[in-house]
Amino acid sequence: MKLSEFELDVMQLLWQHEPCTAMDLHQQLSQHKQVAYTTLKTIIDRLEQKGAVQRAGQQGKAIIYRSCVSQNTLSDQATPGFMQRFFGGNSRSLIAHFIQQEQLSADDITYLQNLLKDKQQQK
Amino acid sequence: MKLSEFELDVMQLLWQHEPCTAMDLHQQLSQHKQVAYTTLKTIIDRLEQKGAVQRAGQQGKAIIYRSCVSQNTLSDQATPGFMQRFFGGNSRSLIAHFIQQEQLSADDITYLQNLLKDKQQQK
DNA sequence: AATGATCTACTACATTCGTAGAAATAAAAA
DNA sequence: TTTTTATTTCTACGAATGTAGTAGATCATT
Repeated sequence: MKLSEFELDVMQLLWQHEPCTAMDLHQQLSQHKQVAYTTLKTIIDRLEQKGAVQRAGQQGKAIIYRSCVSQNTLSDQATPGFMQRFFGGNSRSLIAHFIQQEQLSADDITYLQNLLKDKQQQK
Repeated sequence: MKLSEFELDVMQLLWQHEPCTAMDLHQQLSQHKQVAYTTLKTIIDRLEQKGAVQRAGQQGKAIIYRSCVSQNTLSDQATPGFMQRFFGGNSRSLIAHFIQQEQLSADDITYLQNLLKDKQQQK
């Protein structure tokens, strides 16, 4: 399933707030981006077309939506292309990039170290 | 600078082979994807318009191109959006995802462990 | 039941993207 | 120097994207 950037932004909000109405999502979205309600609604309609969200009831005249795909499913699909296009397919340099560029708490670091240890063990 | 997927694929090849001609790139590209030469050339023209590549001489009638932006610059720009859209802005879960999903050599693992150790030290 | 408010459904439009043919041009060959 | 051939330039077009207005439906209120 291929979603556009804007569509993904809306999925992000939906994952965080579902089940919810288009109004709810517009409310949330408005905190970051100034966009008409009908614009947001068009995106939801397209997401429904694509089978990424579905109706889960009504609330007055408003439709309640929820997602049909998990964040995980979508990131699994997007990951290889991203890695190829921005890191020449080299996972090590990608991971290195993120470790160096992003802020990580002491906790995060320990967690990731353990993951690496596990990975090492599996060999 | 915002490049499309196909444009990025071409940049990827250019980074690996520059300086080179459109023909060279088409040759390379053809190993993975069946596409007309003029299509590839259109992409290069657009990349030139966007200032991502520039002319660096001729070879007969053919133009020699080279990149004006590094892979690093582009990945720095793309990274925050990707992390936000697919991992809800959580760098830890992104890194975890890649550690778990991708193949890493023993060497890679050691390397990344050292990076984490450095990161820990910096605190 | 009529009116007003709210939400959905439909339509529209400029821009970007992937795709490539046709025309023009310049180099190489005859 | 004319012809052939390799390249570039220009033009085109359907699909997807971001954006939003308008019309229609539905619920609440008088």
